Formats: sequence, C-alpha cells, structure tokens
Amino acid sequence: MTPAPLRSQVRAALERAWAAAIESGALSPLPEDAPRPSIEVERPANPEHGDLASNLAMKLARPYQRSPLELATLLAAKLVRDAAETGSDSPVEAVEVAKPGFMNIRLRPDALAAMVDGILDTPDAWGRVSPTGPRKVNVEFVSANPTGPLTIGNARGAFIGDLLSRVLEAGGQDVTREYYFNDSGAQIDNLGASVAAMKRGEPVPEEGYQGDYVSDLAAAVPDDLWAAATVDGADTAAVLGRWASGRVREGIESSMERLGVHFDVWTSEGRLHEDGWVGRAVERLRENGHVFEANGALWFRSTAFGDDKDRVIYRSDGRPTYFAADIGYVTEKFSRGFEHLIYVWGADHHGTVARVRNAAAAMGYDEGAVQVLLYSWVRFVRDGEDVSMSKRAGTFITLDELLAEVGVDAARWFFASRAATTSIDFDIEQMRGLREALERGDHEEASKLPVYYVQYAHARIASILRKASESGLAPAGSVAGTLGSGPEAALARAIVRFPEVVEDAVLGEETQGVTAYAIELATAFHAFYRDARVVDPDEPERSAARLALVRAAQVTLARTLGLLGISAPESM
RNA sequence: GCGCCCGUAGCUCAGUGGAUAGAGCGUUAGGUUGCGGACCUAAAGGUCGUGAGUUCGAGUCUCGCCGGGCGCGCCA
Repeated sequence: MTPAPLRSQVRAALERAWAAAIESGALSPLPEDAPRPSIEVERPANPEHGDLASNLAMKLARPYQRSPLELATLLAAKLVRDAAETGSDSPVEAVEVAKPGFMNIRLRPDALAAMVDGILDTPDAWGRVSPTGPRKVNVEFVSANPTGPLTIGNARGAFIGDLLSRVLEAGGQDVTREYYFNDSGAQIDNLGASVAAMKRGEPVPEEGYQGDYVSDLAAAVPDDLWAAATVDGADTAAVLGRWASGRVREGIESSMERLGVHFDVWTSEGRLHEDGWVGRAVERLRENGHVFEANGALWFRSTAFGDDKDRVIYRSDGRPTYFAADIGYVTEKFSRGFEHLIYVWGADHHGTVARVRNAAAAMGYDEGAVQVLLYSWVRFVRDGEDVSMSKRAGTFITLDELLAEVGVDAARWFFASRAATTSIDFDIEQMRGLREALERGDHEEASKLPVYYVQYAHARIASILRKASESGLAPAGSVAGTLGSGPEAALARAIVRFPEVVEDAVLGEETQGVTAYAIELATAFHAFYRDARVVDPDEPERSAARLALVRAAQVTLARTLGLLGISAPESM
C-alpha cells in the first residue's frame, strides 16, 4: 500500500493548520453563509518555490479582511507546529512565506522515501487513485456503422474513448467499453447491392459503396448464400447486406484489437427495437407528458428542456428515427446498472447532444449522468497536402493502413498528448519517417518522437538492472535515508508526483498531463543517470539504494505508459 | 442568421484565476579515459487574434469584434 499522494497529505495538513488557528482563537470560524475556499495545493513552476505551494492565505484574505501575508505567516506557523507534533504524519519539513501570500512548502525526505518504498512493495497499486467515488461507467465510442472498414476519420474517437476508459479505471471506476452499430436499413442494403453488383461485374449503384473491400467481399460470398440471395423473390440487397455487414463488423473488431482496444459490449440498433426498448422508452416519455403528435408524426417536446427545436420520434409513416433508437438505448444502458453514461462523439454531432440529454431528463434520469465528450476534427496531412477522402467513392485511408505506417504506440501518444477539443494536424509522412528511422536503427532520428524517448528511458533502466544483477548487486528494500539531497532527491521528487498526475487526469478526463509527465520523468531519470553512478561494485550499499530508486522510476514509467496503452519495452 | 468548438514560439501542441507563459521538433553553441551518446547542458525565439470589463491578480472568467472549423432534416 502506497501512502496517499503527497499533495493530498499537504492539503490535509493545511486543513489541520487552519482548524488549529481557529481553535487557538487566532482566526474566527468563517460565517456559515461565506463561501468556503477550496484548499489548493500545486507544484510551483519554479523549484526555488519549494516542492508544493498553496494560495490558501490569499483565498482567505477577503473573508477574513486580513492581509494575505499576515494570514500566510500565521498558517505557516501552524503547519510547522502540526508537523512537529509527535505522531504527526505530516510530510511538511519547512514552510516559507512568499511575496503576495504564497506558502511554499518543502517536503521531508523521509516522506519521499516512504512513497518510493511503497512503490517497491506494491508496484501494482502505484498510481491507483480514487479522487471520485467508484462508479459503474459506460463509455460508448467509435460506433461507426459496418458499411466499410474503419478509416483514419475514426482514429481519434477510438483512441480518445480507450484513453478515457483507462484513465477512469485508474481512478477506481468500473468501465464498460461499448460499440453501437446499425446492421440493417438503407445503408446496409446499399452495401449488399454494391456487393451484388461487383459480383455480377455490373456498375455499383449510385448510392452504393466503392473500394477494394467491396470487391473482396464480393469474391468471398459463399455459393449457398449467393444462391439464397438470388433466388426468385429474395431481397438480394438485404440478404447480402446482412452478411457483408457481419463480415465488416468482424473486421472492425479485429482492427480495434490490433490497436489495443477491446470492446466489452457490441449493441445493435435493431436489437433495441426488437427487444422493445424503444417502445418502452417512448411510453415512458408519453406517461411523463413529454410527447405530442403533429403532422402525423410523434414528437418529443425537447424545447421544454431548452433545446431549440422539438424532435421527431416516429415519422408520419410510422418508422422510427435514429433519435428513437437513441432514447431506447439510454434506458437499456441504465437498465444494466450503469450510474454514468459517456458518449464519445465527433464535434459534428454536437447538435444532437441536447436532445439525448433532454430525453434522459424527461424519462426521469439524472441529466448529469449522461455525458457527451466531443472531440474535434483531425486534419490528416501528407507532404503538406490534405488527405481528403470519401467512403462512398472508396478513396480513403483505413485505420489499419495508418497504423501500419506510423505504429500503434506513436499514434496513441499523438492523440493522448492533445486535448480532445482542439482541432489538430496529423502529418502521416512525418510520423512514418520517424517510425522507419526506429526500424532501421537510426536511434537519434527516432527519438525525436517523445514516445520513443520515454520508452528508451524504460529500456535503459532494464539494461542497468540486468547489468547490476550480473555484478551481483540487487536493489535495496528501502531508500530511506538516501533522498536528502543530490541526484537522488531530484529523481525521487519526479517519481512521487505520479499519483497526482493520475488524479488530475481522472478529474479532467484527459491525458495531456500524463504525456507531459512521462517526458518529465524520463528527463529526470536521464539527468540522474548522468550524475549518479548506479552500478558500482566498490560501493555496494549506495548502489543498492540507487538501484531501488531506479527500479521505482522504471515502475513509474511503465505505469505511466500503461495508462496510455503504450508498451514499456525491456530493450529497444 | 442562430448555436457549439478553436486562435499561445518558425512548426506541432501543453498550460485546475496565481509567482519569470512551457514541452517536443527546428535553429545556434557546447559536453563522453564509468553502468545503453537512442543521452546531457545552454542560448536565441512570445503584443497568448483583438478591444473593453470583472479583481489583490486574467493566456485562463464575462461581453463585443476579427479569423478558422463544425452543426442547425420526419438523414444516420
């Protein structure tokens, strides 16, 4: 069991210091109606400002009508006293009050050592945090209909959904990855008609699909299926479409597995109708008085919840809309016991967010339990030119092709290091160049990509540990007493930050901070390695302690990369 | 027209209302009789699109404007 993150420990110490100030009469309790400022603790950008810093005194200046510096001085004294009390588990060694009213806090080396020892004792627990309560969460993503292979247009959603799932899992939540698809209807009939046309050597219909995958499908149609599909009175397009979409769906599943994404549940839109979920959801809306009929169609009164338009559920010809399936799906998901639903959608779907959340509210669900994460478009570039594509015309780059060119780890890193909401450029050619550099052994070129730089740090440590083992040296059981200063102190400070980084990722539901930290930790290790000789048979005790610290760095690098679904190689 | 997102270094992008705005790449100048030089050190490079406002403090919050993307179906 590793101790609580140091940031949390310091926050708790500040809480105690504030309470002590009130108890001693130095401060009065805040009035009930006054907003209670949250206690913020952060890593200062400037290392001279200590390990952690708090702006609590500045936050309290207004409610207390006192100067921030005065309050900081008061709280700092209480913090130091708290740490000095016998039995105190405060990690605070010293507090310095700075200009506007910051409290700059230096941590005790043995608090760092306790964290590092915890990593060595229980490496699998390292980085597991629980900033929120445990929840059963459904993350639905990709959800492209099986009319063709996944393309680079689906790439960002795939990685973002999986990264989000991994982060939530690290935060102690029970995540189900889910893929929603429609394998019936006009699109699928068009696919079937295209396959049939291809097989007959006829031109593909206007609304049909082009591309090599269609002719591959046509060539793979089993004889008995073809016979059944073309017998008199058979709906050729529908029969072939169902078969083809099944094949395509399997291809999608194996593509996703190739990039390390495993879906726990695949849900078809047709099943939602067949199993009565849509009907029951509509009934529920009707009972709550949120539907009405107009022009022969059935509508959901979405405007009552702030939407700018009401939305059709059943068309005037009685056929359900896509939205009808959506609301059935919401009830079906909640029926499986999920407390929170996350939809990962492209930004072009932002117009549908309101109606789905409104429908959930209208059916009596907590609207806050239905969350939509929108990600922006990726502009794929090759030699400075936009890569344009059209699925219908068959001019597209598949996800498989992209990953074959740039590699899964590099692609994962790329998407993990950028916020979902910003639109980004992806230079396929540049990424491919770096991957090829890696393959032909041009290490200097390859490591221009930060992911390789980080992986190298991990592999380098593995090499050091092997070397040590050959020299008869093993990591010590504890680093206590070795982190006071020097290279050890700097590396330990970087290592120990990890759970805080995970917490931030969980709370922000994003991974940019994780990739930034990975670079920081790798850099800290390389700097340590430069300054400290790790394997030194003449200094077995010091070597053992340094090996332990390096081992903790390796575990942390592996956990950091693991959080992103990126491999941590033993050698490169 | 209305709605949502974006605008930060030459390029690609980070930046929970806090201290001197960061990283990678690129550019420039250096570093190895020791464990993987796939490494390290340093420099140059910014009116944070723009104008106002909010406050002790704004890249971050509010409003206007400019520029870019997306969406406004009884399509999916």
